[in-house]
Amino acid sequence: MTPTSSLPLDDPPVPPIRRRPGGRTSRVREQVLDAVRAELGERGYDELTVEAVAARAGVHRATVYRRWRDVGGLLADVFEAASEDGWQPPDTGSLQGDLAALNHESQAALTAHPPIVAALIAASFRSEEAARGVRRLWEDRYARCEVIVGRAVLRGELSPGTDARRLLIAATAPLYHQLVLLRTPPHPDLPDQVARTAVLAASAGAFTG
Amino acid sequence: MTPTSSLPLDDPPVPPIRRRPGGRTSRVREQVLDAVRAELGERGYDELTVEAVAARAGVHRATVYRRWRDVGGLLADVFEAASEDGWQPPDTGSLQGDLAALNHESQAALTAHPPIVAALIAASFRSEEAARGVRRLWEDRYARCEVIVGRAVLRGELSPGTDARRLLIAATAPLYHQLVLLRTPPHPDLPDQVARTAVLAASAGAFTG
DNA sequence: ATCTTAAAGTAACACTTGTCGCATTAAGGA
DNA sequence: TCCTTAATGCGACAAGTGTTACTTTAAGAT
Repeated sequence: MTPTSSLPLDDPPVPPIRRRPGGRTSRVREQVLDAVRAELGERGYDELTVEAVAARAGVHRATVYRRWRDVGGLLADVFEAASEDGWQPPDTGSLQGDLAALNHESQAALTAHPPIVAALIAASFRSEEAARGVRRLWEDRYARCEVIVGRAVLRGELSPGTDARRLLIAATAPLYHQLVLLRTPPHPDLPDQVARTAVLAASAGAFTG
Repeated sequence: MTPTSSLPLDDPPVPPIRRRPGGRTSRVREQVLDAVRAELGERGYDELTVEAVAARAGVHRATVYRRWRDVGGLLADVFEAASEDGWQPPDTGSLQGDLAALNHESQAALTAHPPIVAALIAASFRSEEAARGVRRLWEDRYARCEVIVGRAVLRGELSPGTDARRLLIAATAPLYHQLVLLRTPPHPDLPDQVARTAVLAASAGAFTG
């Protein structure tokens, strides 16, 4: 019944429970997600607790545990709420432009305040809910961005048969590696640099065959 | 007095405490680090706790908290103990060979059992001790590997003026990104593929100027 | 308007994490 | 051998995380 729940596997079919997504349920979610953003913004990921979120949202912590399970589930839901906006990959007219714009967006998301994406990634190492949320994030983003490679092929910038996923990973991985794993400070030139490197590798045949 | 302790900042100078690194202190460390490896191997990172390590090591948990502070401190110390072995970067005779060998080592480390490196990275998102350990890991490894780029320049495979650090990051980031952040299963071809992409980018001038 | 019941609140409970003052053990210098 | 004291053990305590059975509120169908 929580937003992140899924049907249990191998259960015998039972009459479906009638859910009540009306007024109070929806209002509680809004209050809780607002509280998560506020707590994250003011106190950071390390001090984000179910107790603090519940208190600020004005709901009981048992309610939060019941619907979201843990801090990771909260972050996954905040991220999901922020993503329900029909995002489309950049379309600048060139492969390098598209990849650079994508990387600028990723760097902005990773360094945003409150740090929702950064917190979700951090939480994914300790919460199954957050790990599931991050998995959906990557799968969705990489799938949607394959159109960047498709357009480049149509423009003749890439040969048909280019492995889109491998190119996209090469074009984004150094950014994530530096900002998330190495924890180096963001640099305005980093997104362009990483995009340019991937384009040079692609032109040299790195992602074909 | 714990292995990972550092001098507090801005303290007035005081007579140095005389430490006693003899028999019991050293034996306790050995027992505790063995317990960490055993617990990690048998129960995984998610169930690694100070309580479980202390019990298995036969020491009091107050001792573990006093010396290592948290699970992250334990993992950092285990990693440090494993690294005191004079590791040198691969030297295969070619840039691509060196980078591929390096990536094979990294993939082996990330998928090893017990998963010390994977656990340390995961812990780095919740423990300052682990974050410090991971920072040292990256700094040390990237610094030591710059010799790979130096040798390639001497062989004429790369132009002088190549940014070694940027090349090394491009040559390793996609591996870490996929294994750690995307959590895709390791593939035997991945290390070579990522190395080859970086070499093609380098030959195309991605890391000069 | 009434009835059924999903969703939330309550508060007590259980468990885990982490700390601390004092006691004991043993490292190391004289 | 003796003395000082760093390191460890003890066990009590505090705080936080997470759960649960029962009660209350309100969503939604009739």
